[in-house]
Amino acid sequence: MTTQATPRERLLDAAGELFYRDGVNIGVDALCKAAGVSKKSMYQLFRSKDELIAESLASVGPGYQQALEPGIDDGATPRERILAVFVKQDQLAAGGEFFGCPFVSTAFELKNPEHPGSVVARHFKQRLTDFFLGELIAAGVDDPDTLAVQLAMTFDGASARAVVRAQALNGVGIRMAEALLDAAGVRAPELAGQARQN
Amino acid sequence: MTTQATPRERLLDAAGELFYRDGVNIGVDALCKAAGVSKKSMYQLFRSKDELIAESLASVGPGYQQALEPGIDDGATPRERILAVFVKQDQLAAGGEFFGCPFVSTAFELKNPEHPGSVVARHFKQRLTDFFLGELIAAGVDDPDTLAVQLAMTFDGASARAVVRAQALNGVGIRMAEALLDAAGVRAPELAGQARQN
DNA sequence: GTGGATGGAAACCGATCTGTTTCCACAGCA
DNA sequence: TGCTGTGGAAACAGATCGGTTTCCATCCAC
Repeated sequence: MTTQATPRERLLDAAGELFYRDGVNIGVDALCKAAGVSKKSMYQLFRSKDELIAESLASVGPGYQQALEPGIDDGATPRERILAVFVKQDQLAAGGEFFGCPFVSTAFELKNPEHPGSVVARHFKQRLTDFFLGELIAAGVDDPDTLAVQLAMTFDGASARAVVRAQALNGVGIRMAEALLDAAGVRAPELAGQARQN
Repeated sequence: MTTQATPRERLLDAAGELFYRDGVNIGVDALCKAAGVSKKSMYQLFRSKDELIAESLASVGPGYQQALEPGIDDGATPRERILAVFVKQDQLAAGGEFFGCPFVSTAFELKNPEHPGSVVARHFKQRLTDFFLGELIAAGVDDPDTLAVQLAMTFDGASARAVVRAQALNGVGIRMAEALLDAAGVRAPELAGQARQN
């Protein structure tokens, strides 16, 4: 049954998928039809289409994070936990229906940085950077802030590459993240000592 | 006089700017009005809006390349010539009206990788990668293909960062490119020997 | 001049856009 | 049995979409 969830949940789910797959210019009619919700209901649940864009983006955010980032303490090293993000991205880009990071995609489409959807995109992009930062601090690197930003840029660069080329990444993102971590001396624990003396 | 150039040129110019600034979903009416060209003329110069998207993207391509890449032989080292691209990008992102790399932006918006505009985007993105590749081969690095792709991804990652954050890059792209070049041992000539023995 | 090509202005087409409204089916509750 | 609130179906509004067409002004070749 499609009608298990509330209209609001159905709308957010459908919006999260259709805005991502077809772009934010998809019509409200098509959206409501996909959600099995009337436009009347939509417009009394959300003030405008723009608000729905923002709220649906905010609603997919946590799930997207959870899909990318490993759990809080899985016993892995910071390096492994960071690389896990890029492995997951590589898998997503290899499957069909990949249109890049939804936050970057939406920000590109909206153009206006003050659009509520752009604000949400900015927020979640910062959260990924913060995840990298936390791991890098735990790894004790020299300049964790710079490297966290570089890893986030690697993530978005890989996503853009997959979109523009319409191809799988075949590990280019993973290897680039590894190269950055290598250069910063972030190795697996048993290799850390050896790495330091290079 | 706006009417100096031919209708075709005026259309391509206006399309190049408006598709970039407002997105490819801008209407044909607004576009023709900005170009000072009737829709009738537009539709006898271009088969469809989609074709205009592709042709305008192809027409801005060379100028965009020329703005980014240094001239053929300016006497600079490969490292300097590569970094010049990122310096230029940094300047573009610092000025107003920056919406990221037009090819990446259009590819994200179009979604469909078979759209003629997506094909053009792919082509020019490959040309930037090829520019990096040529310089890296000249510099004699070990794995020029991998590094060229990484530099292209850095370029797109920096562009995405500027768009999502709606802020200047403040050199983060430049420094990341430098880090990659450093790690590959691409130094200015007088330092090359010293780099090798590390 | 005159004929033909160029090209802009604008009406027009059917479809779709965001957003509003009306109407009705059907809950749960008194 | 009635009352109220939720929510879907669908008509509606005015604007705009991509695309076509008609009409007319201009300009260049002859």
